[in-house]
Amino acid sequence: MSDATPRDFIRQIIHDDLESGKHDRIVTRFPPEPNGYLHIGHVMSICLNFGVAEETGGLTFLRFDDTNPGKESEEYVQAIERDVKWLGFDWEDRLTHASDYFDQLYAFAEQLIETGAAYVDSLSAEEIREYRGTLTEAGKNSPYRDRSIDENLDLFRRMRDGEFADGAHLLRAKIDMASPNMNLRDPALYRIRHVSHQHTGDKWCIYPMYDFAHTMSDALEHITHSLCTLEFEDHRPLYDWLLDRLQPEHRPRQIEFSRLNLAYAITSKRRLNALVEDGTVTGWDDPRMPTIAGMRRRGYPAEALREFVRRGGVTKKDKLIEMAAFETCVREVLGDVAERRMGVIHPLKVVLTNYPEGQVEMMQASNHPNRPELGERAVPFSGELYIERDDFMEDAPRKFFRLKPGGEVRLRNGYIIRCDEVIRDASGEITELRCSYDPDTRSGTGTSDRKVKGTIHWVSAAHAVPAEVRLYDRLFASPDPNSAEDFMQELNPQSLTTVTAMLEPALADLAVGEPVQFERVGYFCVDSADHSAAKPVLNRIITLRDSWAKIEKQAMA
RNA sequence: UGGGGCGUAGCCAAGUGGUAAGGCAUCGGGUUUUGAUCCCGUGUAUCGCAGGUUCGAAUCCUGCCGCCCCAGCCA
Repeated sequence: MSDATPRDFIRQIIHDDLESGKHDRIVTRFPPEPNGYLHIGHVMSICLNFGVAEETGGLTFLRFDDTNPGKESEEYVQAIERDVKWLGFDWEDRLTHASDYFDQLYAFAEQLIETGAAYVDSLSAEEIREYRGTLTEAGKNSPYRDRSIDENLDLFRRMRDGEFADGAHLLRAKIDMASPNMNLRDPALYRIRHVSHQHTGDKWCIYPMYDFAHTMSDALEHITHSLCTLEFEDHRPLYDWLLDRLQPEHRPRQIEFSRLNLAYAITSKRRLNALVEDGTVTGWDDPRMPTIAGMRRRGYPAEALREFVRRGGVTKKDKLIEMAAFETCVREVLGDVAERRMGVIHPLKVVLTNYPEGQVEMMQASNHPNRPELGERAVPFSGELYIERDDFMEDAPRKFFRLKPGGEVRLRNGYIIRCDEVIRDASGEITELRCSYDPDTRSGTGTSDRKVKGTIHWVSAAHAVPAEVRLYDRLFASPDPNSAEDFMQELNPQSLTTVTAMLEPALADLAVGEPVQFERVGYFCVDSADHSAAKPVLNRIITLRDSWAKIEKQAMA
């Protein structure tokens, strides 16, 4: 499906660096912090980092940026590995952690101290904030800024050895407290944190900060291009400052691109976590979540996610991409791979009054109209069927091509039927339609060449497999919940509707990960968490495009 | 009000001085036993605004406006 990958500004830089001989081979990295699940925004970073390496015969590391113990966990690292793999990328033996480099990082820190480029500060957190100044006022130097190298080294070693409590001291880079760039006002390099780490246990009680750990990990892994999002643009001067002071053998280059935001979705780990915590959704993998885990469970194909970010491109402009762009990718992939079946989501009983009592016919149905190689299947047909409630209308407008009193429709892969009588219950609700069929109109074999405007799907009542089907709608009611004051107020109360559907028998043994199309309705898959043969549970991945809905809408207006 | 970015049609996005690709959406139409798919066609884009340079500018210069990010011992 993807044509040649477009050459964006990053691929252009990489191409030039290869061409000029600056690098023989490019090395990238995808560096998530294991403090939450990956979401649609990360998909772009993953595809970019692994993508440019794949395209140029380079290498990519999956590196866990685990420098903040206490907020990170093994559950998240496993989820991240699973998600990256599912997306279709392979890091081979290049799975690393920033914590793998703690010894080397520590040595780099001492080197900074020895060259007078870093010092141990003993101000409190609040004091440091005060000394930092504001966006428009310069900060001022800490009274500890001019400690001797020996004193700094001694203090830093004692920090490492656990002699001080959390917050007592802080290793800072000595740059410029008056810099207009806040990141250069003597940024923190190492803080004391008496917490055990998921990987290094209690070996350390001081942990490196992001800027320091990230920059030097990149250098240690010989990363050539460190691709990150726009909010780190202000950090690049610090990134380069560290490389200038420490002069590692390999010098990486940081390049920033804009994040991808999807309309009607949220991509903030904090907010996603809030939805999980308060039970708004059933978990990080709730099929309504924009997490990779949620989208996988929902049934969105990995290829659709990759194609979606590919189409979006890589730029520096803030994007808020419409849902429709994503949904088109999903439908394109599914339309091609999903076999066709019949399933009735909102059943309405139809009795064929002139159909031979007790007769059952097996109707041949194509598994995919555009791919005959996928073969056919037999679907049982009988005198009692279910059709979709929406496919019958009592006071139908002229352009309604489906069933109406006295009107005719074709039953897909079956016969043409006419609606003779509408049966209601005491409350006036329609409970059944009495129809007659024309035996001469059987699909494929009928001798009649009668044409009717509409074709609807059906399931034989006696053979139907009842199933719980979860119908999803967007989680948020507004297009930009990310920038809403209170995103919880933007939730769509109709994001999940559960119905009991009637499915054709072939659907009884649908496997996990195998999407199908219910003709005229949408794409569905078995729910990987809740489904069982005894109690089937399916998810609606996405509806089919529905131009009738548009016509109806226009008629209303 | 300091610094760093970004501004091409409703949403994305090519374009790097020679007179505005493409995708999605929209709106028409054709095919169709899925109102799906598929196929055609459909956009006066004052290239944020205003000046300037040039034979010629979305592309260069100047000024202005708008939006995003930065004051964690988070990443």
